[in-house]
Amino acid sequence: MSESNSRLQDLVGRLRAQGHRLTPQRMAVLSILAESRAHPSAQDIYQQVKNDFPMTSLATVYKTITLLKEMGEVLELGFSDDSSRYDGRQPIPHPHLVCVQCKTIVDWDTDILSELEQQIAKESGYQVVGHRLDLLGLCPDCQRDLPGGSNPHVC
Amino acid sequence: MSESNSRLQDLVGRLRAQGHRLTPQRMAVLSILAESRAHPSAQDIYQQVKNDFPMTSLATVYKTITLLKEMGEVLELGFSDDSSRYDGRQPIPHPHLVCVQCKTIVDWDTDILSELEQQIAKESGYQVVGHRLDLLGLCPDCQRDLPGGSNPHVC
DNA sequence: GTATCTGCAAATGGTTTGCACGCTA
DNA sequence: TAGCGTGCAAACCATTTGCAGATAC
Repeated sequence: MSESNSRLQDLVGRLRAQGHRLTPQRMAVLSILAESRAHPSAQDIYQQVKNDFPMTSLATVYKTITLLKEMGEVLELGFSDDSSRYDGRQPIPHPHLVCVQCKTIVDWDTDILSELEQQIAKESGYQVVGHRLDLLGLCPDCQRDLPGGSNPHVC
Repeated sequence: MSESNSRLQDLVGRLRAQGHRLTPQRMAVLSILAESRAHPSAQDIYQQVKNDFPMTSLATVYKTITLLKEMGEVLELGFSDDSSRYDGRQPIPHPHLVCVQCKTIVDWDTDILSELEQQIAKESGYQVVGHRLDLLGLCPDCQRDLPGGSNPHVC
């Protein structure tokens, strides 16, 4: 909580430093992005913000997310067949476990990727500036809910 | 060439085995997917197909791609800010080097991912069924074209 | 001969944009 | 009070879908 709170203060400070205004709607979006571990979609954020500020529009949510993306303070996880999900807690590339059933996304911490990134950069001649690693599968809950020997696959 | 050709024969055989018909349009799409290393978009495929069959429609290209995706014979690389790109040569997950400048995509072969996948599956309790790894960066050509000490980043 | 495939055009759905008004700094 | 931010509605655009006619088998 204090960790998330400091992330919120961090975001607020960076916006201020660039001369951006802090409206109630913007603050609400910021705090959700700073605190949520659920990798919410724009719709998710919109629904939550409306609890406190019923007049908020989806367009404003998108505009705030776009601003933070441009500042490099939010990581966008885009999916071609679904809406994008956002990570405002750790805007640095890291692996995600994505449940193909319930669409839950959880972070996975490992440092092996930075090694791999450097190795591939050296061997390939690319100037690597980032990466994206998703592991697709069934989360423990969804494994439990599905019939015993089922054979799930990504569609 | 013979390698690509056998992949084409492979695809043709699998479609036949499932009772699907082989129209000229479908054959044209199949051969592009079987042969191209460029990870073409639907539009790319459409443009190429039109060279041989000017009457072909984009909808048909999409329908053929969708069919092959459902059969697990084509890997879709979706990007939230751009059209999807397709890999019909190696429909098994493998890392891709994506140039953020010219949008070129090249395959990268390594077996470290299957190890990592298994390790994370064990530690997380997820039943991992696949993965996606993109390395984002500047390809050698684009590094050359850009001003010396530039500081590129993903937008 | 007939079920599948095609082309066209319209629908879809997440995201973006234009504009007039409102509110932060 | 000067602009930036907001809400609304329309625009965007890749992809999907419905349907009538064409065609592979």
